[in-house]
Amino acid sequence: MAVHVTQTIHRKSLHDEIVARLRTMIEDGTLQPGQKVPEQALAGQMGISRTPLREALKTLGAEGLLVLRPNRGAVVAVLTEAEIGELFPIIGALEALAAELACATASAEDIAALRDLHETMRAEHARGDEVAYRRTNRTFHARLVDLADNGALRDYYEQLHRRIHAARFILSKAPADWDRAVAEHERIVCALEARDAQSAGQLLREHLSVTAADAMRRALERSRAEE
Amino acid sequence: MAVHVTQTIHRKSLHDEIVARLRTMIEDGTLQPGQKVPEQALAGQMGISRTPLREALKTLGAEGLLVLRPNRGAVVAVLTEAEIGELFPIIGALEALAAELACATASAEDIAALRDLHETMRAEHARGDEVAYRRTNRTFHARLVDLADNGALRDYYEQLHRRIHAARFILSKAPADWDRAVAEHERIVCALEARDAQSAGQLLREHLSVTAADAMRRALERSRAEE
DNA sequence: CCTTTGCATTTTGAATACAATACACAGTAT
DNA sequence: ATACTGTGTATTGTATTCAAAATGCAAAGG
Repeated sequence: MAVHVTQTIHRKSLHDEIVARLRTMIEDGTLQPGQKVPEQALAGQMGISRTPLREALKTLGAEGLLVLRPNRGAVVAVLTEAEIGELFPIIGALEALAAELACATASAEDIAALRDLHETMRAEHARGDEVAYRRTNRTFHARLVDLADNGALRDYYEQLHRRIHAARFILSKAPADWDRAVAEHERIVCALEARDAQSAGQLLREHLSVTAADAMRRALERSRAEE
Repeated sequence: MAVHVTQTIHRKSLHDEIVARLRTMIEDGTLQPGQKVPEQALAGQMGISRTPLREALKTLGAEGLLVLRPNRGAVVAVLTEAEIGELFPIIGALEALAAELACATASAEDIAALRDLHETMRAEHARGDEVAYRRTNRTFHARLVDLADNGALRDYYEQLHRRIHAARFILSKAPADWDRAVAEHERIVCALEARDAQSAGQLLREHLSVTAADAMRRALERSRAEE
């Protein structure tokens, strides 16, 4: 008699566990850009030996979150302004592609859900709740990428997002920039509703390009202010 | 008196060495898609211990060239038709972006050099030398990406190219497809010469999309023929 | 006082040793 | 015969050990 088990036991491998934990530490700022990643200390804190930790460091290095300097240890990647300027167009191209694909693959309900998120953001914008807006905005863009139904695209998008986020380049918006972003979202959602892939892609490219320019300008102002 | 050394000694780290070597083995087919990567045997052949080899495997895993199955060893990634269908649009979007950027950054000489490559390909096409054409074609596209002057873009492009190449999805072209590819290259070069970023991007997207469709069709025919 | 050099210490890199898991195959029962 | 189970073997995963390189610091020299 065959016995059916409802749930398979899945022990997450230690490697994946360590990788996830290090990613989190970088994402939440426990490990700051430029900071050294001491192998012995970290392995000790995690209760593991250096071997699996080092393997995880290689993975994070390949993802661009760490810089592995031979014989000199790993460091949380520091992105120069130039490198940020390289990454933004790439993530823009990927999101544009996602929008184009989504026009073909997304269901009406999916797009409606995206509009809901947009309306939520509009409300958050209206009441000036930037923290909530940023969270919803991230969900909005992540959802859009999901709608493309392309796993590889999703992987690369998330990887890039983590790199940019780790560099602390997700900044508060100036009021005018914020207004414009909301207006652009409106047009993006409209293009998706119209299944206009060409426009959706173009709008996303422009939206990301503008967002990048705003972020770079704000970063510049911030660094000026520090002097 | 300060002594100036013309060239810094750089011993490539063992890790990088192993990674490069494994990449080559996958690229040239020494390691075939689906094949298992036995740690002990490989480490022995390379004259190293399993530790640095395993670290290299993690890197290749993060790049998508290997699939690391916990407790069950690494396998050279096998791309299903669906996964190939996911990767082609991504590489297309990246090349399109490269073309757009190149319109702004490339010098006239750079573009002229690209046209030379195109003319070379045209000659190779005329005399039916497919091997030479494929090699020049790869150079052409790689050069185009270089012209964008965006290091991160090049890294991601090369990574994707390696994944597709490793899956043995660079196929011989049908005559009609080949004719069309040459014609598309002509238009791409013209758009670059005219510094028409919008057109160049669009042409690249279409070119890659068509190339992908051709490749998928040829692969289907090939698998049919095997039965 | 600043730079350079030598040495002790720390940290990283690689090999080895050990443990845990998966695999192959033979034996057994149905 | 087939499917299950148990056992030995091979392979992967992790810890430990040893070697090599980098770092910090103090002493020597300009």
